[in-house]
Amino acid sequence: MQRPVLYARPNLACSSCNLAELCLPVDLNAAEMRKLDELSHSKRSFTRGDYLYRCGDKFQSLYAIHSGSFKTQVLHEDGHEQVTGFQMVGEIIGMDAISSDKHTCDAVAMENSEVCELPFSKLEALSREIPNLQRHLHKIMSREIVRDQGIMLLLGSMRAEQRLAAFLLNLSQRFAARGLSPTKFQLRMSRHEIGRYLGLQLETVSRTFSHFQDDGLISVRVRSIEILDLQRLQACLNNSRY
Amino acid sequence: MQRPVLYARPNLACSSCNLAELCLPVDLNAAEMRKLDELSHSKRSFTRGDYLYRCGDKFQSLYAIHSGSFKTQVLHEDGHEQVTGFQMVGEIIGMDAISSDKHTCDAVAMENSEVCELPFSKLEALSREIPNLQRHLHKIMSREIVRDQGIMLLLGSMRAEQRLAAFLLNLSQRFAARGLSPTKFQLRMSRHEIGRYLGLQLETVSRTFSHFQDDGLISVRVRSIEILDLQRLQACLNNSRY
DNA sequence: ATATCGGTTTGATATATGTCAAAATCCGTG
DNA sequence: CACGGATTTTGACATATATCAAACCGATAT
Repeated sequence: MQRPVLYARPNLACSSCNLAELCLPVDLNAAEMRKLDELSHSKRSFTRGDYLYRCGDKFQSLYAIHSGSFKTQVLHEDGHEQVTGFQMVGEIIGMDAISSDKHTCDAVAMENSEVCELPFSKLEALSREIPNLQRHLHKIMSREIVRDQGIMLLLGSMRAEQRLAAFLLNLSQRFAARGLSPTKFQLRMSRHEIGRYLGLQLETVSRTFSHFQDDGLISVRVRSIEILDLQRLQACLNNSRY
Repeated sequence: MQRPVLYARPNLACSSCNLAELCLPVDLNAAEMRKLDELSHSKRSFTRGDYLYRCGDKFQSLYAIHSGSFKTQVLHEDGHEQVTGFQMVGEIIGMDAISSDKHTCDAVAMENSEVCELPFSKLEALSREIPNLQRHLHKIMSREIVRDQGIMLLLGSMRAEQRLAAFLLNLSQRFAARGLSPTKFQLRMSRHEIGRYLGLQLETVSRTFSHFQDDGLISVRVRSIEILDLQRLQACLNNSRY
């Protein structure tokens, strides 16, 4: 079993699932850790295509991804979707639902995955007792807001090449933060899903991958990616059209 | 002085600025209200173009907009910007900064405006004491995440007409929630700013306004908007290309 | 090993929106 | 009230990306 070493941006510990070993825990003492342990009882398993929750579902819990990965998506009237994120091990999802007590997006497994359920009312009660946990929870929500800002920038003012460069560099960083290779990895999502995330058609995604390969920035064989020149990929991201 | 009547989505009360009268307060008893009153001491004034905070500024406080309006924007390397939102009376901004203790965007006044400062550590302390306030704070942050999802959908998969329709309908709702006319209002932002928000060039924004007018959906004279047919505008929003 | 099916790549063409430029309009200031 | 700079509108044209279509590839099942 793969075992991430260190997270650049640690999330909530999830001790009952032994996630405490995986996610660098918040700065808590032993007693506090124990209480956090008691928070999450159940671990659920999913295979590709399974829904963790659906838009409209009643809100009960946040979820810590223990293994595997998910995508979140919002649907428009006419059925077409926007992928709002790809989440991987150690990340927390479900925060959209707090505001209205209903989930406002779907969360779908992209591979065999496990999540720890974190009942939100218990989490709130505990974070009233433990200020460090409270602040941590706020940081996690704030981080989601910052992430969203970045995606708005991407969707609102970058061209296709910049978007894909940003996507690859983001994956690279997140793999690195989990002790995996920042330059060689397998994509868990299809060209269509990448397109729905980046606001592009799948053909444009495919073509842009090919351009990057022709330019020697990456080597790509379907879902196997190797980044050959991180610096130039970064330069591509920074080189806006305007 | 204009006096909003009721907010569909109440935000934090800001009693020291008499915002308690404006924003429907959280469900707090008198003692709790008093404590919340003591939270915010200072009210600051701004004129168009003034910065409430800048990207990189140290995080101290959230801000409740007491009068006027602001825009928030993120900047890319090459200097071009994405407007991430237009905020009006009763809304809370600054939550981006919690995650890293630094603001990750600029907040700029769009007209003469006043804000109440809400020192975040005090807000956290108080929300440990008052569960209703705690939940309210979480809802406000979650609502921001949901709002961002909507913008991603807009930027990632809508055409220019849908984007502008969504923009106008959103303004309409928010004015209505403040007891103002949902169909007749003044824009506070330039075509350029609307464009930076919607991921369009200002010329495209202008042309799309003209199309809407030609089609009898709205009447527009520069910054004066009248929505003539809310239903068809809504239909325009729902009529995706895909 | 072969067939099948979904996913991917590539090509040809269409189109929405961007870009550049000029005219029109608005608004604050002298 | 007129001036001047900023903003907005409109037009002509360019281009990035979407669309449509076909070939290709890789995994899974027969």
